[in-house]
Amino acid sequence: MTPRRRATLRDIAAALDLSVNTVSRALAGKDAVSPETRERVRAEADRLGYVPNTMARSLVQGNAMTLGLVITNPSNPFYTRLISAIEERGRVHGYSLMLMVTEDSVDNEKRVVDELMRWGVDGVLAVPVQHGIDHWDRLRKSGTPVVLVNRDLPGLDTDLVGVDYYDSARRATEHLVAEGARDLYLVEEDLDISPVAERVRGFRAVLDEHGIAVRDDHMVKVPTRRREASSQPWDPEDSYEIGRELAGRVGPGAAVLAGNDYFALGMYRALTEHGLSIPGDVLVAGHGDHPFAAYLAPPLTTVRLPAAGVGAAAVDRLLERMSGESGAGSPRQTLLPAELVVRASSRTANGGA
Amino acid sequence: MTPRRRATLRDIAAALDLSVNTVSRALAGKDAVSPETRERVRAEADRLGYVPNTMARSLVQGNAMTLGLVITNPSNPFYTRLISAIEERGRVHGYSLMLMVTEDSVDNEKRVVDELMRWGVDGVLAVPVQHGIDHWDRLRKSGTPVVLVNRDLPGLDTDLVGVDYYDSARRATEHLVAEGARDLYLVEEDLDISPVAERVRGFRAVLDEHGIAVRDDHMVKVPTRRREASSQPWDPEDSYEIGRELAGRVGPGAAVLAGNDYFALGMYRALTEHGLSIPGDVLVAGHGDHPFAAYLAPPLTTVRLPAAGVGAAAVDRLLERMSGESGAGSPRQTLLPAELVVRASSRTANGGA
DNA sequence: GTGAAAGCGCTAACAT
DNA sequence: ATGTTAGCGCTTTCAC
Repeated sequence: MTPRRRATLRDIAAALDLSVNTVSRALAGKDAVSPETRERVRAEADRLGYVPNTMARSLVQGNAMTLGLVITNPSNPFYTRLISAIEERGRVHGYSLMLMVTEDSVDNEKRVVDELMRWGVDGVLAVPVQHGIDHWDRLRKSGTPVVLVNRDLPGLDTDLVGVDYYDSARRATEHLVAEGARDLYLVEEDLDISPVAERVRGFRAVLDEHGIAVRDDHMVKVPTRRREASSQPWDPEDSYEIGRELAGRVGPGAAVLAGNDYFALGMYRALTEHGLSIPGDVLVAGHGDHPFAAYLAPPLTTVRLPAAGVGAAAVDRLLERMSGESGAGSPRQTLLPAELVVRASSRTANGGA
Repeated sequence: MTPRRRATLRDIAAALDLSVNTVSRALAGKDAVSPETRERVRAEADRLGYVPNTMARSLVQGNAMTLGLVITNPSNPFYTRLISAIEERGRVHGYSLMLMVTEDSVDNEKRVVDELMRWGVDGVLAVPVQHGIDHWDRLRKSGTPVVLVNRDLPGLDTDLVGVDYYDSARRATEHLVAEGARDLYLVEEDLDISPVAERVRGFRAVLDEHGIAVRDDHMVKVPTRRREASSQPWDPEDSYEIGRELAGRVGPGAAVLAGNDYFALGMYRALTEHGLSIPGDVLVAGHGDHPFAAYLAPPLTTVRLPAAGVGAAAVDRLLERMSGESGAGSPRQTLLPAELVVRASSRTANGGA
């Protein structure tokens, strides 16, 4: 509670009748200090409860030792794991994390990018909102490396570390087809972002290869209506409503692949309420392997996303860029593979391998 | 990509043949500047892409305009919503958020508190790891206000904003008893933290009042074994194992109250696998109202936690302390009420109100 | 081995 | 209305 002023190098110097400079070097562990002096300085620093002032140091050294993380929605379990991984990896390298949340609003994003610039963070990791390039461009032009995470931002010429959603959708779709599905639906959030686009591409590709028709109504878009800010990543309710409508028209060999497990969850209820059984009448698979997926009845087949891997790789890439080693290199895209976890919701008796 | 040096006040001043000071005042919108000068300065600042250096400003003004948030595990959906709420509320007041993750390790906590001190953040919000007071004490003695969030830390003389878990457990337990439960189990994580303790207290109180015996085996502790860091808040698997054992010994009028919905989820499987029906044979209720709760079969009765409210209230309390208005006041505890959401998992035909 | 001086970019006094 | 000086706390020359 004692609101006493923070001790500074000068306080220590004064107490010991040394120069500020010597104290600084002693504490920094530099060589040009006699062992005795160093000890005295250390002792006095302890006594005074000295804590170095990072901002002062950063100001003179010109680096903030801070990374900015711009994220759309920390309620999304995937991002949640990303945050942890990034925080951890950053800390290992001595970097603090400044967290900025955009709620998928470009206005917010502009604001937070600006703030990051003012702080002079050394690098930025970002899950970008879909539209709006200028502020990112400014940030990069100011000399701050930026690594995009999970979502691409066409038009911004920079690195990306994400998940190979094209492949994940392919694998899930292949699996469903192998289990006998012939009437397949892809349920995705109605957002124009790269993960969705990639999954759509993968889904279609597999069906094309198998000569299975893809009608427009096979591509189900769940309208995004963000409610109470960030309280939930996706609402099963939204896909539930879509699902009720869908339940009425699915044919034999029906299967639903959802872009996230919450949508799959909404489907569960819609389908079962309509008297359809999973996987008896409809196969269901999701994305994300959210904690509840394995514990649903039936357990949900889903794609496990390499969140920790993406986080770590993104930090590593950023640090590379910051160190300038590969600073000159052209932007690289790194897509980590996801893993299909097959559970009861997509297994038929007659099915697959 | 141009790694050109960031423009400073001095650059603007030089270009316009003004003093740095005038430029500073012009940009700050202070009165003592002629309108023309202000315009010229603004234009030049724009042209140069000037961005103020927050660290330099903070250094001279002595405030960082930054809040520290120390959290145990960002995967916990409750904390997730807390982060959003805190970030948002902080931003409204012009504060950036520095996020620190402890993974419930005291060692990590000491490290991050130290780092927060070095940054000289203006205030700290913290979900504390249970043991270890000294580093918090140092932080507060250094003049940084600290507000505990969700978990209390006995021995640390500071504010707390949290959830009234005593009351939430009481309400849930009352409800179960009203529905006819007579053999009640409380399933909690085996951690010595205040939320658990409070729920235990509430649970016992109600049973005592109803003259229902509470044997030791009614208090079920789920061993905490953190796996892959932060990938999950709690693992249904853990309570599943406990549940299998429990399923064998529940009597008539059995009910399970879980400290979180993930544990309830594990119970669902354990009980149904054992041939018990929910709510026919066993009533189940959870805590958290996690997104999946309403979509389970049967939908899970649970306690909805006021995460956004806690976050906002915590920031407000912190700002109060920072402004020193009530700085002198003694620590206050604010516990927000939670809301019981009754769903099918706890409703019997013969039951309740 | 130690100290004096300068400066990071900015704002706050105090001139003028 | 504008400029000068000083200083936030620290590190980096460069003397001694």
